[in-house]
Amino acid sequence: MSEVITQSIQDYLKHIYELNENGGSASTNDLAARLNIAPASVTGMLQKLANAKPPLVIYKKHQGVTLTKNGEKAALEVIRHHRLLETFLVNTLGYSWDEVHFEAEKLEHVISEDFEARMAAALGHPTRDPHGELIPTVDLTMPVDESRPLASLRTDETATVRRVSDDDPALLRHLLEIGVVPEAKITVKSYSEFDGNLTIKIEGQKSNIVLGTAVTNQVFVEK
Amino acid sequence: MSEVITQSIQDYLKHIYELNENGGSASTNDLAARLNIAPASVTGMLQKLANAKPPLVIYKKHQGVTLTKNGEKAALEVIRHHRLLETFLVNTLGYSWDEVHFEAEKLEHVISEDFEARMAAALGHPTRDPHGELIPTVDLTMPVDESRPLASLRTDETATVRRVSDDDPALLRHLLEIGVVPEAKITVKSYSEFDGNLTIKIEGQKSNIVLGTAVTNQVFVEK
DNA sequence: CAAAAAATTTAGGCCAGACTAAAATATTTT
DNA sequence: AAAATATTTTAGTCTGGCCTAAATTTTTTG
Ligand SMILES: [Mn+2]
Ligand SMILES: [Mn+2]
Ligand SMILES: [Mn+2]
Ligand SMILES: [Mn+2]
Repeated sequence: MSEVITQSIQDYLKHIYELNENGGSASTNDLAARLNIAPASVTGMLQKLANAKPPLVIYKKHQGVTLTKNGEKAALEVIRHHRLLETFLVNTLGYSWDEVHFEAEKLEHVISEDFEARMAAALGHPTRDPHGELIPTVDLTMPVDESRPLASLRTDETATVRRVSDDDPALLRHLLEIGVVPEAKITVKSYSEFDGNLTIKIEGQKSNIVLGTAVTNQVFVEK
Repeated sequence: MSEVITQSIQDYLKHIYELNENGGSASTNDLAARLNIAPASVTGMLQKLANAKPPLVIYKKHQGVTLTKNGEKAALEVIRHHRLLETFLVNTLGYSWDEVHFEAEKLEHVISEDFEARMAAALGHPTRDPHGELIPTVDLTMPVDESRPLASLRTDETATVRRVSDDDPALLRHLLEIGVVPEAKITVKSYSEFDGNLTIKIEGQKSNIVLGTAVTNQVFVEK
């Protein structure tokens, strides 16, 4: 009956999920770029996923693709693996948060449900990964993230860092160095109309820091 | 130049290594049985591995196959991964020694050299896995195992368990229960000519245990 | 030592998942 | 609203890794 969900398919579903998150449906080209695959190949796979029994995606020619309930469950399974693995690699094997992504990218497809459960237990059932990203629950629902970009704060506002974008290792190293990490408490000292720079104070640090929008749009905070 | 060593190839090389260990060259049929693949498919792969640049196996039609130096290095790399992973799963995630094999079987192909190094360090650079099997060194040489079957001991001989065969989970559970585990000290109390049974005493235990050859041939000891 | 049995190889095919080139459709610009 | 451009799909191809059936070679046995 139900199709085998290969490693390739898992990667497609995961990236469709992430593209769907930032609004609307995932385009063939965006997927191709993320997966590092020719657009023609993506079209072929989307047709296959849409015709699978049960269908994993909803796909109309030239109109992008979204996940079905089944597709979403499969995606969340992989994302849960990925984020638990990142947490495990950092906590247990001393990886730094800019190194874990690539390793988790491969392991996520291979670990058993038993491995997943043992990791979760060993880590005390964490709700966020090292970058602050929410970990889907064991019954595969995605908790709601209330955070918004640091860039949206203005003078005198105070907030806690919840999560940072994890796709640029260099940015991650920089953020760690300056102390912009999950749970850090931030107060905005001033905002520049012209370039969008924010001057911030991090609780427990001596001096202020000035951050451009290239940084403040990648950091997400909650009041 | 040098061929990509896929997961499939890694499995072929690993099993060829193990068959070569128990004397001579690996036969097509034995490999097929171990890999759960049709013999015809094995032939195809062996031809490919023999014609690879550099060659990974030495293969003459109808005469079985052995590893080249290159093939052996690749095999030892996978075996090192496997045995470190088994040790890690037992020590860090609380797996029991009869559960680890299947999980390690998949992970061995996927972890990075960095992961390998971090595991080895975290475990204190172990030399044997939970079943007592020797772990290839970081420079990919296999230490020499001096142990011999428990079945070869006779009355009044004393020895230490070094390793047990890991391919039957039920046997592993039984061995754990009766205390026949690596480092256990054994004295042979008597030997039965007829059925080959050994009556043994394990240091620290009250009562003697009688073991048949089905067991004593799977347990390896050293004086 | 010839016949039967077992082991192995050859031949031909299939499927997943990629690719390129060309065609079709959608979007943007003028 | 037509032309130019960008996006997406179709068509055809390739490779890895497996399969079955049939042919060949090796080994065992009467
Ligand atoms: Mn992946
Ligand atoms: Mn992450
Ligand atoms: Mn394997
Ligand atoms: Mn083992």
